[in-house]
Amino acid sequence: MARKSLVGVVADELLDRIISGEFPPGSSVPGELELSARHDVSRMTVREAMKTLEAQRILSVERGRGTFVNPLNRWSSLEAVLRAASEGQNGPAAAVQLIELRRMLETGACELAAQRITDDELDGLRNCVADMRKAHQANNVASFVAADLAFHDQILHASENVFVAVLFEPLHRVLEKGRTETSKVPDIQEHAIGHHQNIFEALAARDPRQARNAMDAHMQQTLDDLRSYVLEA
Amino acid sequence: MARKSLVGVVADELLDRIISGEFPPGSSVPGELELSARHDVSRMTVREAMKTLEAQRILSVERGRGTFVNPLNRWSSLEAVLRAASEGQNGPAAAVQLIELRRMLETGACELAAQRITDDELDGLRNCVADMRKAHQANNVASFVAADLAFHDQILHASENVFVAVLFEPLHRVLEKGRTETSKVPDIQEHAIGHHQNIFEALAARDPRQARNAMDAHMQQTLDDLRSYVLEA
DNA sequence: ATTTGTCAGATGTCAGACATCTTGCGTCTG
DNA sequence: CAGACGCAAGATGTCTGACATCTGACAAAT
Repeated sequence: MARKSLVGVVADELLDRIISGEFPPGSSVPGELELSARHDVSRMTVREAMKTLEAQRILSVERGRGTFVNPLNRWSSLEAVLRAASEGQNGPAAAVQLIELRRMLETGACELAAQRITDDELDGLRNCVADMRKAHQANNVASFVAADLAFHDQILHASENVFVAVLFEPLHRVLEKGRTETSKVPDIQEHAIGHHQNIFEALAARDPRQARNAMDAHMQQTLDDLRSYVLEA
Repeated sequence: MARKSLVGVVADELLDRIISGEFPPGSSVPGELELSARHDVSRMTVREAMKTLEAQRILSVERGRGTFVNPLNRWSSLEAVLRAASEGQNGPAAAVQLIELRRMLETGACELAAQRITDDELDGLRNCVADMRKAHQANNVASFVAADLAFHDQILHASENVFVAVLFEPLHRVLEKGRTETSKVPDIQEHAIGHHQNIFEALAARDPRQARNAMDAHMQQTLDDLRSYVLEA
């Protein structure tokens, strides 16, 4: 499944070589002709692969001079930075930093949502929590995770901030797997239900500070869960 | 200066047409041949322009079917989303949302930095505040803004979180102009110096909560400044 | 009615060519 | 000898035309 196009393959391999340190930031990557020979593709294919990396600000192309690797803090692709940061022994550290980032965005969005949430959205949240309870009693992990994600999505939407949603989207994909893992434990499910209930009540009261604190507690517990899993693995 | 390449022009124009609503999310954009005729460029140029938009998850290309516009919340380019959100009457609202986002990231980073900042980095912050004072007395707006930005950059770096830095970088560029405007007012400069001094002291005390509150107050003031400017304009 | 063949249209890839920009090196001049 | 000039090598930018492959729909055969 998902046979990748050649340009995708070339882009991935080149990014791998960059991340592995073969082409450190500031240095130049091989010319288009050399790369097309190495990967046995045409120059156009190499160019299109380069364009995708350039669009993510991983490469800077300078006409007549060559193509250069940007410093990591200029990259605009969370996924690429994640791949780079997860190299070697930094995997766990990167995971923790991701949770930290998620915590900033979710607590902030929750605080905003408390001031802007509509009654309809509150109803939606109430249903999400109810679904989580049902799924918990029915021992249905998939439904539980779905309701969990829907809850957070609803809050994100209620924050009425497009940019937060945009920044959060890539995180969503990355964190999805880990979430399904931790949610398998019944105890963690119960804790999560309690936290979500608290968040809901704070939002229903339209109290920004309380909403923020409730979400913060939830994030803190998620971080603790992750630490436990990383330690035991 | 900065004569853009053809593919940049084509990509910009196509993005403009998307943002203007000519191609709403879910719909398809014209085929490569049609676009190459419209813009009077070759098909390869159109393809490379498409590739840049695809890399930013603005477009989804499906072989044999066509190229489709993704919903706005899937876009991974803050700048593109900003352009889309600023259309029509939404300019001020988008600006406020940007500040809200910045607030989340900066307060979060500041809280983290309080736990991790080194003595050297504290010295750097002290120097930044001193530079702001000097620039204020010398009435040098450019130096003032530079020291201001350096201060925030230092905190971002001290947070030791790569992802926050990555997400913040595009914000940096967007907010730079507005910052130079508000910093022209002497009163605002004085307020800013006070806030930065408070932030520095909280970080020096390595007190996360206090650091967060200090940065939050600073962000709140920035938001108020912006509102005043938007109202009077 | 279901299957199969075919075709139009879209994207994917290739090859070769020419244009333009940057840089360094050699040469010509003062 | 120093500086200006010019030229060629190497890199990216663009164009042209062609062929390959995938998708979806319609028509023909079973």
